[in-house]
Amino acid sequence: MPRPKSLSHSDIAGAALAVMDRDGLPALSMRTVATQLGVGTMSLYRYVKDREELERHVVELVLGAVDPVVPAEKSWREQITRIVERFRKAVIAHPATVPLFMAHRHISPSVRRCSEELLRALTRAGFQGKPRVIALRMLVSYVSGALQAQHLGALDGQGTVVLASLSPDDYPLLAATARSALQVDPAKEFFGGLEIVLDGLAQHLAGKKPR
Amino acid sequence: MPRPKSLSHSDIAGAALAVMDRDGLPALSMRTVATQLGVGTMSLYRYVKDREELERHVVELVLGAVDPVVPAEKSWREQITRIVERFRKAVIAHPATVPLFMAHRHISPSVRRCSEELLRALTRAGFQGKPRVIALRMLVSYVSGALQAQHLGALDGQGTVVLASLSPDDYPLLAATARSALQVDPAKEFFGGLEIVLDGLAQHLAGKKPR
DNA sequence: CGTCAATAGAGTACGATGTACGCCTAAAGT
DNA sequence: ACTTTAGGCGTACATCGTACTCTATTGACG
Repeated sequence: MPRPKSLSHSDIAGAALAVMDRDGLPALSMRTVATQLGVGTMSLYRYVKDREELERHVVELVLGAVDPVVPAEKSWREQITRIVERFRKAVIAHPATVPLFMAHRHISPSVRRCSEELLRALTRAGFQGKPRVIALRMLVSYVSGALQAQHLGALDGQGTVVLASLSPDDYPLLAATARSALQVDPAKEFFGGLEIVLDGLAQHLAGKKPR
Repeated sequence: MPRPKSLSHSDIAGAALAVMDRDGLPALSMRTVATQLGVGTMSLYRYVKDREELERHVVELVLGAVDPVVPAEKSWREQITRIVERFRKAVIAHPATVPLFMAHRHISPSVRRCSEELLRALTRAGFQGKPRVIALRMLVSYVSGALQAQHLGALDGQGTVVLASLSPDDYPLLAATARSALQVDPAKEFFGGLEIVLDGLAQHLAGKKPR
């Protein structure tokens, strides 16, 4: 077997991540990654099938930092909160990768591992069968949506600032709310929303009707 | 004032939507839209600044179908459900536009109108100040995330099928859950998640602690 | 220690995309 | 009928992903 590979998947993913951390997602291209590595553009294709696979490796590199295993003795709420917290931390550490994570999460092993552990917590809480399916999907929908919202908001220089300057005649409540929103810390907002979601789950466990 | 415009923004958005409905998002390009309209590619630039603006027009065309106004005498839960229901219906009607909606929702007037009405319902429910901010953001995060999840799942021929075939050794709960998930209708799943979210909101209104 | 052949590396090239530029021309107002 | 303004669009270019092809390296074997 002649000529061993000189790069690893992590090398490539790392280079791509470096490019994105430095110049953002639009700067990510086969050529920029190759340059970052000091190799020819086409050499990358010895390691990845196409750009999409490269993106998946970046996602895995970022999400690989998440340890989804959580103390078994904690309450299910704490378990879920911990997992989501770590997940958020990993994604937030590389904001430019948010769109990639959104695009590839449904086939990411790391996401699967997290889902598995979330399911463990949900099962421990008492969820089974279809309700458990709905509970999990609801959780990941919220987390994904919230992470993306924060990323999008951060793009155009705090999107809420724009909202706050809306004419109160056209959007009385929205304009007022946006002004309050300016004073809400993103993390507080994220975990505040998570608490509500968890309350909803707890409700479904207690009795059927919310009241 | 010589030579009136022969196209309207709706014409262009309509053509773009036609292309996307027929051939999907990847087929959307300045050239395909121009061809669809029977005009030269560069003519489009008399009407839109760039591709991004064209995409925004598509989003507005799709979301413009949403009537966010809802009967004032209904309960806040019903009001929110109605708004979200209509929103989902409009987006689902043109699945290929989901990524566009995700990318541009933070500056879409239609989304603002919906947000305004959601806020009205939340206010009626009793939310004020920062909790109201968190409630709204949580709602739209869930809705966005869930819509995107459904779209992504539909892409690779029901992503859950893949999940269901995972080795139960590596992901015991996930594999089992995916099998249940195959029998859950997407709409049931979406509104089931919404109910949980609404329960969480109701909980925060009732007393602080969930119990 | 030379020889071989398989494989990594990479240059070139092609089709597609978004769009800047500038010419041509249609049509509204005088 | 003429002028003038703005719409229509052909051309051209930078950039992208990537198919094809050639070169050169290097581990294994005699």
